[in-house]
Amino acid sequence: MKEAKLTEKQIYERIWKSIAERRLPPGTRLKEERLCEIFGVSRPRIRRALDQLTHDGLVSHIPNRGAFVTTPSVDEARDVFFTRRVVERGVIEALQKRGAQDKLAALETHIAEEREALAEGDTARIIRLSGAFHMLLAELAASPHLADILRDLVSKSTLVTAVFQPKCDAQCGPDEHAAIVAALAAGDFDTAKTAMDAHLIEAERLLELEASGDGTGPQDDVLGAALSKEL
Amino acid sequence: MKEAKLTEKQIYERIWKSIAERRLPPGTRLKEERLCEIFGVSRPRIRRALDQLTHDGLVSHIPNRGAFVTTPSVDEARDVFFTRRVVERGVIEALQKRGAQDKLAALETHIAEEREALAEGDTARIIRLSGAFHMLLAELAASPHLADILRDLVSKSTLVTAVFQPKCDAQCGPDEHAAIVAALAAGDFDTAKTAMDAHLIEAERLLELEASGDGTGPQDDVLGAALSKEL
DNA sequence: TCTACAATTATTGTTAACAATGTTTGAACA
DNA sequence: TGTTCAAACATTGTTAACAATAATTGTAGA
Repeated sequence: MKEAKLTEKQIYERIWKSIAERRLPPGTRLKEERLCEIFGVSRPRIRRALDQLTHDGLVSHIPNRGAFVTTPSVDEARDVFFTRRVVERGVIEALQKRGAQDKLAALETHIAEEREALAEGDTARIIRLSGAFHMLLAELAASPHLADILRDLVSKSTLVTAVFQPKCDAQCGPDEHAAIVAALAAGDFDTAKTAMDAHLIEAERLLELEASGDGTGPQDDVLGAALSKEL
Repeated sequence: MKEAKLTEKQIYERIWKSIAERRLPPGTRLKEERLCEIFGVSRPRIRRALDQLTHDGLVSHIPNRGAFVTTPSVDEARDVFFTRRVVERGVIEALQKRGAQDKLAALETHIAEEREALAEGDTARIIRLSGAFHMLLAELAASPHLADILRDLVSKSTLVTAVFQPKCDAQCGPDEHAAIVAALAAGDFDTAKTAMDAHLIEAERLLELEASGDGTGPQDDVLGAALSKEL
């Protein structure tokens, strides 16, 4: 059962994934000691992982208080989606440059999975797959920097939707993703860009950005539940 | 003389600046102990700063070997400039959205400084100001995410030019910057985008990306010199 | 009964000592 | 004389103990 010593990168990845897939909602306190128990490592290791997440903006660190999953503000929400439009347009351009015809099958498969999750009403899986679609696109684009950037933005989007879209868990619809892929398959990259832009604008529109921003902050022991069985 | 305890963020900033302004060239070894002496803090603090820089891609960390200023590859160089084109186009769109007329004076002043540095042949200052122009633009755009992203990209660009443009320190010419600002002043954002794109393509063209990538790696005590008097 | 102050407790931040790993230098052998 | 192996050194990686700060709770006074 000994897990051969988790490296800080693995810890970082696992916490990141838990946040990105919304098992660790905004406001959740990330107590160092508790994380030590969960991962079976000592505090400095945890500390380094949390530092990285703080640097990414996913975690907010208050001196002498501790680390919390960031609760995005309205301005931040708007900026995240604006930046995503800029970046994801670039992703499509990168796909155009390198020719994307070869890897379309993977995208089709992914969308099929999304439809399946939607049909089953598996919320957690829907959230995961919605983000993964955009990441998959970025990886196919073969631009490491764009992929890195988008990775951050997608995870922040998850926090944003968690705060500003509390009820409707609809997220990205598979149909809108399909429209983008269809345009790519047709080699019509301008249409693909337009579809992507529309998709992101729609996602932003679904948010309740006029709202007060209630700042919900659960503090229960979601930590163990979220991080223990994160696939 | 006591410097009131440098926080890890300050250390990060100072090392970052030294790399971005090319006082710490690619391949430079960043020995923890030496950095401790320079900043007068203990190792864990240095460690955290180096971790952040590693996460940014500015520093490469080899296990049990230490940290080095990253030496970018040809592929990385191309990707950096491609990504910059995507992002900086976004910056101009953001300027368009919020109306950029109010802060043009700052840009004009900046360009004047660039011309001055160029006339004096002050290479270090030219490098600093070239990067700062693009950052200034991003800050005026009022998109924290774009600014953050561009910050990383600009510093990586510095590394790229250090490796692939060894002789000609020309960097960005003030005239090309002026062209962008002129378009912004005229409210012609499409032209501004075109000018920015051309500017970045020109910068990439000046690189010798066909070359072998010699991987120069000075190991002398540039550390003290670079970090002690970094303004 | 409510408020303010103080003491305790819990948590983070820091430092120092220790262990493990990789590198370099020297010597011995081919 | 060149090459290989071994030992010593230097540097990073880890752990554990300690100090400082902030929050909370309880008590006393109004």
